[in-house]
Parts: sequence; C-alpha cells; structure tokens
Amino acid sequence: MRESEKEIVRSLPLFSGMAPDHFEIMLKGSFLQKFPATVVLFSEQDHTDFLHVLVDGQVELFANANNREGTMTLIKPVATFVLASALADGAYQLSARTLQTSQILMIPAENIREVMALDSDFAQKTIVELAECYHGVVRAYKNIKLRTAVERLANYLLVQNRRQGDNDGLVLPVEKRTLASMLGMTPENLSRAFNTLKPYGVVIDGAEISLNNLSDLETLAKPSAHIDAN
Amino acid sequence: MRESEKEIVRSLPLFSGMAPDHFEIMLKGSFLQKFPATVVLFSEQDHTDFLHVLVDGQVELFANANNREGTMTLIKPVATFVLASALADGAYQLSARTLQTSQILMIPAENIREVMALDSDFAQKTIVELAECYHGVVRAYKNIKLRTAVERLANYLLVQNRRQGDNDGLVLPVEKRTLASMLGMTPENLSRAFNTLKPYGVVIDGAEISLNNLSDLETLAKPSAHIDAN
DNA sequence: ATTGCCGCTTGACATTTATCAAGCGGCTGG
DNA sequence: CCAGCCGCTTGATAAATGTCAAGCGGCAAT
Repeated sequence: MRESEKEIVRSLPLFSGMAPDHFEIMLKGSFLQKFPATVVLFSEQDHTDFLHVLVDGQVELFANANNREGTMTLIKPVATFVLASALADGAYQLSARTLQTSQILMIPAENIREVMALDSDFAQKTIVELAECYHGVVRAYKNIKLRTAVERLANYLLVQNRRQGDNDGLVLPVEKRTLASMLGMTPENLSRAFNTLKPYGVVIDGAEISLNNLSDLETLAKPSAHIDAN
Repeated sequence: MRESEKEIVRSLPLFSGMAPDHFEIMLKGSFLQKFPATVVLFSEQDHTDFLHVLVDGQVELFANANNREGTMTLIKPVATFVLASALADGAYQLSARTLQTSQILMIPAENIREVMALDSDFAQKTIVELAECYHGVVRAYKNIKLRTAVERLANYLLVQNRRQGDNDGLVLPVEKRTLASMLGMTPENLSRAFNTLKPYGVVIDGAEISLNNLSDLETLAKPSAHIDAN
C-alpha cells in the first residue's frame, strides 16, 4: 500500500489524529484490493471479517428477503462501511456489490477492536462515527415510512442539487434502476414519478436533471432537516 | 433514588461491571421521574439533554413529516433509549411519548460522555450497545422495505409468539392502532391484514391471538434471522 | 454499418394500501 | 343504568404502487 493511499485513508475523520504506530497496527494484515464492477463483496449472512474503506469507485449495500431485493444505501469514496458489523463481531447484515470498478481497503475487523482497546481517542471517534451512522439509518427509515415515492424522489433531487453546488440542476450519480431501488420503488414507478414532477419544473435529459422551479418543488417535497442528509 | 432502583439500572448490560464511583458520577444530576400516560417526553428537534432509561411502563418513539406521523419503535422496560443522540450531542431525531404511566431515569447526556472518557471498559460496552441499536434500525428498515404489510404482521406475530413462550398464541402488548403505526399501516389496514391471516390459523379475540397453524403462517411470513429480532 | 443487448419508458392492468364514512360494542363517568 | 366516548371493524371507493408486455434508442461488439 502506497503512502499516498495511506494518506487518503488517514484523512477520514475516523482515523485522523491517530498515532502512527496505532495506525500501523490497524493496517497489519489489511490489503487494498481492486474489484471490477458488479462484484459481490460479501453477503448479509457472512461473518464480518473486515471493515471496508471505499477508496475509489462506488459500492451498493443491499438486502434480500421474500424473493425481493432492495438497495439500502450507496457508498461513495472516501468512506468506511460496515463499521457497526465489524465492531459487533457478527454477520454483515447487508450484502455489498461494486457498481463500478472500485478500490477497497480491507482492514481485519479484529484489528479495529484491538486498536480501539488501546487507543481511547480512537474509541471516542468510533463512537461518534457510529452514532452518525445510526442517525443515517434512522433518517432513511423515516424517509421511507413517512413519505410517498414522489416525495422521496423530490427530496432526493433537492439534496443532490444542494450537494452539486445549488445550480438548479444535477447529474444522477447512479443508474436510474439503482436510484429506484434506493428510493424504494420499481424502475417503472420512478419513470412515472419523474413525469409527476414535470409540472414542478423538473426536466429530465438522461442522467441530467434541471430544476426550474425550486420553490414549487420544495412545497411538494417538504424537506426536513431531520430526514434529509446535509 | 433508592438502592433497589439503582440495582435495576445497573443490571443493564451497558452499566453492569461499571466501577461504583463511575456509576455515581454518571448519576450526578440524574433523576428518576414518573410520567402519566400520553405525555410527550421530547420532540425530534430538541437538543439531547438526557439519556433515558425506561425503568417501568412503556414508551413510543415516533416521528413526523409531511403531516404524517409514524411509530418508529416501542421501548419496554428495562432499556435505555436515545443513546446515539446522547453520544452525538445533537438533536434527539425522534420524538417520544409515554403509552402507559412510566418511570424514567434521566441521565444528563454530558455525564455519559464524561464517564466514557475515563472508563474505557464502559466505552467498549457503549460501542457494543450502539452497534446493536444500529442493527436494530437496519432490521426495521429491511422489514419495511422488503415486506408487504401482511408479511410484516405475520412476522410480528411469530416473533411475539416466540418471546411469549412458544405457546401457539400471544397477547398484543400495545393497542392495535399503535401496532398498526409500528408496522407502517393504517388501523383499517391492520384489521384487514388480520382477516387475511385467518386462513393461516390466526384467530383474534381482542388482544389475544391464537396461532393454530404455525407452519402455514411461516410459509407466508418467510421469517429471516437477518430481519426479525430474537 | 449492422446487430443485438440493455436500460429506460409507456400502456394496460392488477394489487396493495389509504381514505372516508358508518356502525358496533365495550368501558367509563355521571 | 345510561350516555357518550373511543377503539375497532367493515364497506365503498380512491390513490399509490407493482406487474407484465411492448417498444424505443443508445451503445458496444463484430
């Protein structure tokens, strides 16, 4: 693993400020691996052997039940995933697949627990990170439980618009079928939801979306600081 | 606060094995309060001042959005709630109300963070607890995203049956309208879902439910160890 | 350039879930 | 004992969402 790659990982809030020797202990037995697109990294019932750090690419966390499959969340670099599972020393709870060619650092879950025991500052950062992850899932849960499909799409567009620089438009970062699954609907229903939003100034051109009437869209979406991420 | 009450709190995995002086530091400024039923304890946007421990009674965590309200989870004694919020030092994220007369120990969130910094064993236990809470929400999220209303009800009945001693029956621990909200449906729809389950041996008499054909019910429910709690 | 695949869209239709309205029946306060 | 409230149920209907089938159009391999 190159120094430049180590620096990328170190730049994460979770690992920043960690003593160099602790960082090295953690990386012992870790490896940075490159995966092609559409590869399943692990399944929900597998035992959690590694904390994953997505260095480059894109990863989808999903789950299966009753012959259905649903996207739970999308991971974008640079970010860790399955932290809670690595700490609880049980199953992953979610399956993961790459959506693009991805570089992933795999840190033995055991190392995380080991370093946490001897570095109370790292333990503190882990707790904060975990608490934030927890709130992320709570947000997602509220989103799907309290909003209709059209409302979820409208709010998604507003969040992406903000993240991409408030330019009254955005580029979808994933295929529409993946977006549909993430928003908890079928691809057909997503197409229709986009049509429903047309009167609210939403113009679709492939993956490029223009938002020409933000205030009307917000009236429909009723964005909430307690549901929508920053 | 009486010694017997302290013992109840201490019996929780989170606090067990904690040094007595650390336990006392944590309880400084804490108070055990009795609330009548139907009282709102806090709202989702409020700043998290206290970690709550439900000693006796029943509490509902819920959320509002778009003029809708939904039950997120039910707390039964003895258990802590809003741990993640207390650790993250932000808003509660969820609102809470009592469903019955309840006794609640309120521990200043600050105390938790303080003791965690000086008791690495407690920090460790907090992490495990938080990771379990995290998986609880992930389960709830999968449940609502991958199952229909009837399936959610069927699985709920199977879990309650197991928890209440595998006697081919159970008593609903909450009003049906609350159960409906927790399962993400209207009370009308819950009534109809119960009717749908009649051919699967589910007999309803008020709050008392008999399950006369577990194997058929399981075929419909398709219970999953990765969704349904233990 | 052509072919075939694949993601997306659209239409028709089915299913699921919610809404509105009415009524039943137990419980409780007077 | 009775009235009224409230939780629950049922029926009728509407809205939301999913399913199935067909077709369009870009893109990549040949």
